[in-house]
Amino acid sequence: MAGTPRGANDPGRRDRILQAALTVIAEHGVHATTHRRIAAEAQVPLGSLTYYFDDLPTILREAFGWIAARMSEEYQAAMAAAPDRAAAAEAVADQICGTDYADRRRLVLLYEMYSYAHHDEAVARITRDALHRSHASLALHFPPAACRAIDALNEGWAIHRSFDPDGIRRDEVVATILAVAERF
Amino acid sequence: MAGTPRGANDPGRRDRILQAALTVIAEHGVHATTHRRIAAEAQVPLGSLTYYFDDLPTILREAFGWIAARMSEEYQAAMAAAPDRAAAAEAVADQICGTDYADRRRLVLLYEMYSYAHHDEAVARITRDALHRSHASLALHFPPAACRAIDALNEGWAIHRSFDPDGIRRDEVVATILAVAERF
Amino acid sequence: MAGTPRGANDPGRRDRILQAALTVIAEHGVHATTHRRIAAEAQVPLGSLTYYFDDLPTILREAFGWIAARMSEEYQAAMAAAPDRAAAAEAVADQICGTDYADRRRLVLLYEMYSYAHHDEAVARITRDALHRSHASLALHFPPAACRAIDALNEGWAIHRSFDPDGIRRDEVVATILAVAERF
Amino acid sequence: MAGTPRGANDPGRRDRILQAALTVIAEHGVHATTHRRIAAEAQVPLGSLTYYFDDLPTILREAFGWIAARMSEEYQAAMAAAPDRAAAAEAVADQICGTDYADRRRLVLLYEMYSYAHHDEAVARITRDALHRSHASLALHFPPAACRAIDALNEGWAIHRSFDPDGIRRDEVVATILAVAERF
DNA sequence: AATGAATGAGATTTCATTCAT
DNA sequence: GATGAATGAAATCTCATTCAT
Repeated sequence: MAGTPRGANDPGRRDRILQAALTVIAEHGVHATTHRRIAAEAQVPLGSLTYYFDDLPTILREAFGWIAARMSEEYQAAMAAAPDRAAAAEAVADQICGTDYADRRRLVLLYEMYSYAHHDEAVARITRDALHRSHASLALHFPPAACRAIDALNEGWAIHRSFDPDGIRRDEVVATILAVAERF
Repeated sequence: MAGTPRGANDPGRRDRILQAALTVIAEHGVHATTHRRIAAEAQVPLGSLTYYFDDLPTILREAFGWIAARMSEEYQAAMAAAPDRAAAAEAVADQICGTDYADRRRLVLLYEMYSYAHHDEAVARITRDALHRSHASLALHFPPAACRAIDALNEGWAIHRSFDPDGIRRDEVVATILAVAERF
Repeated sequence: MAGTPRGANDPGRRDRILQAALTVIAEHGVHATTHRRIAAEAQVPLGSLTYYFDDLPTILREAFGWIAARMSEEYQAAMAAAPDRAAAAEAVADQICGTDYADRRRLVLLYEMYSYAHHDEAVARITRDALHRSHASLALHFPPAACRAIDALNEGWAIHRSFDPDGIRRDEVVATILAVAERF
Repeated sequence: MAGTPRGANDPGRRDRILQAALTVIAEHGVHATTHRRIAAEAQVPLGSLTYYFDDLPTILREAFGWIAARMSEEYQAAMAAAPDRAAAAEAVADQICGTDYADRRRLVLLYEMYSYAHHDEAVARITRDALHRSHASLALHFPPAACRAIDALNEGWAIHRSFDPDGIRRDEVVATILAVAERF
């Protein structure tokens, strides 16, 4: 009937649950993301999930919100750090052509977010916000119409790379970005 | 005495189930797609789903296979019908800038397929195949490097449009495609 | 993942679940009536409860509806069988003064129904209907105002008897009923 | 360093919890009465409920004990204040025919208590005690056998009124009480 | 060939209760 | 004395799947 509290407060627990949720989403997909799996991944008791979050959609919303904010910050930092347009084009290409585990995970999470957003208005808002932020970061270096095209290339190449990892050549990416930038 | 067949012969039923599955996926997402909802949408008895299909992943695979084939065919037809590069660019722009209900539904299904593909190898194959076909269709009019960029623009603009329906101008789309085509 | 059906259909199962629900309600009260207890009492798997009934309130509604109908029928039969007013008064007294297990069970269920009815409109309707039927049965032998008083005595003595089984004398009951009948 | 008391001294809190419990019981029924709802209604922290009361049944027992005592006192006061039998009959009728919100609430609580009492011996004792007290109050004006009948009428009419608010006429109530009183 | 009945597993959620502070 | 954090148990309900017919 009763629970045995672990005693001390565990201040990082809420965040750990969110990180675990992202891991489960990345590994199994939103469609297979359950309380149980998240709890196992976070190594917390099942009951603590609903103690911290009302329900599963709430967990998903907070998890997607967290990762979207992180990604926007990183993108913004990369753009702000680029001294000129050529460097910015290189930074965009870095983003697109990354191939390590973290990049793969980020990409899968992004597509989970896009598809889930079509069925959850709160996540749709988060997604829109992230797209606007990435647009604003690009605008530090490129004219508006070019930003729209580069954004699209960004997303689109990501998809292609996730299904065909070797189908994209870095020099082509940079060349295309610069071609678009010059056109507008 | 003898087992009386419970229902009439219904040759289109298998297809109706697949169509219903796509409708449920588009409206609720893969994460909320269940036998029961599909059966209700298709107006067939629950038991008939497992009679025609081994299990739910099989239904998803066949449904995504069906829609991917349709989309590849349409894209191929549109490219084949374009007399020259300019007309092909216009056809691509049509695809990107469509705004009616069918376009919206197709877009949502596409993103459901992309995200599900990351967790199901059979759907990953279907997706890769579709990407290759669309690439081949573009190749009727554009050089290889341009095809890769236009493909990316295609996917990327679709995402942006699905979250910001008015954020894309058709003339920009055409101009970008032609700029890329000339660059390579 | 899968269930092992018992094979043959079990046509009485729905009713058995309802009977089991009444037994659990009588023994533990509505506040302690759970799917699990009903399933155990009915000796059916847990899943079959939600196969036959949408949710727990639905089970309670059907169970109370069943017992209320039975009680109305019995009362009506007893009244219809009484040749005259004196016999009717005796029949009412029988009802009030019964002391066996079945009477006790019926009484407890009645009070569970009354209290639950205040929180569930469907059960309130069932209760009102039962009260009207018992009124109509009495009206075969007594004038309207007397019926209202006898109805009240009926309910009221039942409560007292359920808390103080020996506090009521049968001759007093009959005498009171007849006194009321003569008064109006 | 030292344990800081988390809240102010709040001497009325124990009572407020009991009042809140009665409100929750009246509004939702015993079957839906939980620590959480009571705490919310009383606007006290969840933990304080188990600080003041061992468990939920204890809260219910004290709450029912409180309301039963109040109701007995009021009834006793009304009977003691009546100068003669006719006035006493009027006072009983007042009790039965009251229609305001407080009367409704009291009635619902009474039926919750009756039904819960069948499953909790402590509440059964409280109920029996209340019934004896009301009997003793009536005995100030009526002979024993009449008291038993009037008690029954009291309870029975209350039920009928709670399901059919306009089904009872005050003059009939008084007339019946007096008829019964004269009979014995 | 086709399906309604049935079920076990598990998903979500609620909840009484405990304990460190 | 008082409480927020925490948890295990269990309650409700959903669901994919199976099988007799």
